[in-house]
Parts: sequence; C-alpha cells; structure tokens
Amino acid sequence: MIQSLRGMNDILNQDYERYEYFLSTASTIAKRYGFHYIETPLLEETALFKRSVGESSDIVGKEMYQFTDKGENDVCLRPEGTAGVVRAFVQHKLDKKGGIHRFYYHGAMFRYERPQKGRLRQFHQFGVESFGVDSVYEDALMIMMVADILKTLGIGYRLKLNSLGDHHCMPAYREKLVSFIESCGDALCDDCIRRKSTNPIRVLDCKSESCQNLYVNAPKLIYNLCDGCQSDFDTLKSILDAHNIGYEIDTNLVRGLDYYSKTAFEFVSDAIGSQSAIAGGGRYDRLIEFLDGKPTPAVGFALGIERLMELIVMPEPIREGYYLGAMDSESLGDILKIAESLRKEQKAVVEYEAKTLKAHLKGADRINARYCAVIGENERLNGTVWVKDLAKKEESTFPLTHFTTKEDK
RNA sequence: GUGGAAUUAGCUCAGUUGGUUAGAGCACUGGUUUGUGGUGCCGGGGGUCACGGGUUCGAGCCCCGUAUUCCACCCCA
Repeated sequence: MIQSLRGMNDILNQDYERYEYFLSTASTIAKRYGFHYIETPLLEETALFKRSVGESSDIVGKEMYQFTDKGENDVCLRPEGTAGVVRAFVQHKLDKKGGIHRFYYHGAMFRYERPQKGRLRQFHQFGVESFGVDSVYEDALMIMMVADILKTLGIGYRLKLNSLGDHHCMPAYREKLVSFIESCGDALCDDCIRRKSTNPIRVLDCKSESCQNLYVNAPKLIYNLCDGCQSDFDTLKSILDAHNIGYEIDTNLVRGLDYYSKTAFEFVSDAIGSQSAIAGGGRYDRLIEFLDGKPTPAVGFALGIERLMELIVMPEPIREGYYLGAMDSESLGDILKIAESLRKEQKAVVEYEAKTLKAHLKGADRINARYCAVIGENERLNGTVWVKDLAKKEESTFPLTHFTTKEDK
C-alpha cells in the first residue's frame, strides 16, 4: 500500500467539515474588516524567502523544501505566506499606487520538520496582510480580528504581546544585549553561544532553565524603546484595554521570522500540547523595501488551521434535505425523478436498493436528513409519495406531481 | 536533526511464562411475523496482529531492520 508522505495528511469527512467551517468563519470576518482575498503560488524563487524570512532563521536555514527545477531555477515550496503576498504587492506595483491594501489568504505551507501533534510538513495557514497603514490602530485591528475569529469558533486563548522596536532603537539594544551575553561567558548553553552571533535576540526565549536564570538580569528591549515605539506600544495597550482584550506582556516573545519590528504578538492555547502557538503576527515596516518595493508600512498575522481544528467547537448539526428510497425496485425510476427535481434547491440522497420502510428510515436518520421520502406498493399504485419529517415526526402523503412539477419553476 | 514510547477489526483497546480456529465495546449489516428512525432483544460480516528479516518443533508475544504516529528537545502557526 502506498501511503502519504510523512507529515502530510489527507483532509476528509468530518475533518473537512471542520476545515470548511473554519474557512468560512475566518473569511467572513476578514471581509467584514475590509480585507480582500489574494492567492499566490505555492512555489516561489528561493531568494524570496532568504531575503524576507531571513537566512539566520531555522525556517530558511533547515526547513525548506528547496530544489532546482527543470529550467535550472532555485525554487522552494512556500514555508509561510507573507513573503509571497509582499512579492505580489510589489510585482503588481501597488506600492507605487499608494493607498491602503488589505489582503487575506489561506492555503498549504511546507516545512521539512520532524512531525508531531500540531506540527506537520504540509500544513495550512489563514493569514492577513495590511499595507500602507502606519497607525498602531491597524496593529490593534489585527489582534482584534484574531480575537474575533477565535471567539466565534469558541476557542479559548492567551495573548502574548511584545514590542521589538524599530531601526532607531533595535541596533542600540542589540549591542547592549550582545555585551550582556558576553558577560555571561561559558555559563550559557551551546545554542545560545551560537545565537549570540547569528541572532542574539533569540537567546531570550531559550528553553534552558540555567540560561533563563541568567537572563533575569538581561536588558529587556521593552525598557529600551525609543519614544516613537514606546508611545505606539502604550497606545496599543490602551486600545486593547478599551476593547476588553486581555494580554500579558512577554518580554521574551521573539518572532522567528526576521522581518518583524515593533508590535509582535502570539495567541497560545494550553489545550493542544507543546505546539501551542495558534496564531502569531506583528508589524514589518521594512520588508517591502527589502523586496525592492517603495517603503510601505505593513502589519499582518497568520493562524495555524490544523491547530485550531483541534479546538473548534462545532455548531450542532442540523437535519437537512431529503433521503429518498423505494420499497420495491419498480419505483426507483420515480424516485430518481423526484431527486433530480429536489436537487435544484436542496440536498437529495437516493438509496438504490429496495428495502423495508424501517431500513429506509434508519438510512435517512444516519445521513441526518430532514425528510425521508419513500415509494412503496401503496404509493406506486396511487401515484403518491410518502414523506416523513424526521425532526417533527410528522408524516404526510403527496402526489408524485407535487415534486416533479417544480421543474416548471 | 537528537532522545524515548507505541503500532492487534472501520474506531477505542484486551490478549496470561511463546502453545490449536486472535477477543470485547462502539460502528456496519440483517432479523425482531401486517409499511415507522435515532434508544430494547437476537444474529451476521469484517483481522497477511504496520512492513521485512531472524530465533524456535511452534511467534500477536522474543531479537534486528524499515515505515508511521505520539511525547520530549528543537522550532513555530
């Protein structure tokens, strides 16, 4: 038997119902906030991710599905969604057009990681990107949108918040931090010694207890922000307070993609195991110019659909549509005609086998049909159809033409 | 990429120190005497015990390898 590749799953039946329910909920909300759908290719030039996500990140450094195609192009399957949307934004010259552009997207992302619960090699994200809005109110909008989606889906969460500073305060802070790290000497773990040169900010969320004990006294970026960043961060907090969105400041929250600046946030769930981040995002004002566009402020987030699917509280299933069956095979022709007519407006499922009434009712119940319509010997002789409303437990008999004449509509 | 655990029916799991035709619950299917479901009662189908080797008179059980899943690390959504 050939099976799917490691960490790559099929989505079917009830799983797909959840998937579809999530998508329609999230898309509806995104549209209400003024966002438009954008679809970008799954395959992009490798350079796009190297320049945006950053070569020092694990995503680009060791997790990309990268290969050379038949035209000798260095390409890879997208590991995240933002880079492609920014590429499209610049390629279609929307940066030069100016104004505000808001997009949402969803689809498969690929990372070559060791799979576990909540971590797949092919997984799905829903994300939004907003271009051209400098105001921190747009950062707040992002967080409110995620909160809105999660609340609608019945999902509990904790919101972690941090500010990563900008090109005014970050470089100075980085130097301060590096000299602090150097002062710790050999007491640090091997990972942190490596991070010191590649991406020093990352030492702050090191999982090692001994490192964390040392970092208690490390300089925190949050206390070293420049005036602009500080005032934006304060405004953001007051907006969230005004909208009753709870948050905790996490000075160690460092997003894994290099393009973030200023606002960074992460929604986590305690109910799905160690892969607990269900959504993350932040501001990335410099990324558009890194990708050869005109400098444009931008902010966005992405949600992990598979992780959310574990947590979604589905609405009660409702009975809908018709189940149709015959008690003797001679009536099947009429049954098919009724089904064809009904399907112009609603769901109609036909059982081809002649069965007892009891068996048909069981079948109708199993597929959660609202109505069970059956033609037996009596109905065939009278030219009628017997229909039972499975929810109201009421039954009635209609002439065949009651259904088939609807074709005139 | 590192370490650990698991894999028996469609699903969740039993299976004694290695010993005949591998079990249960749920699900599926049929019956329950005139044509009434979701919830009674009785029956039925369904397993190369993950895959490939090895040890043994004999392997679901012991050993080795492979695959997958899960847990921790790592990373992130």
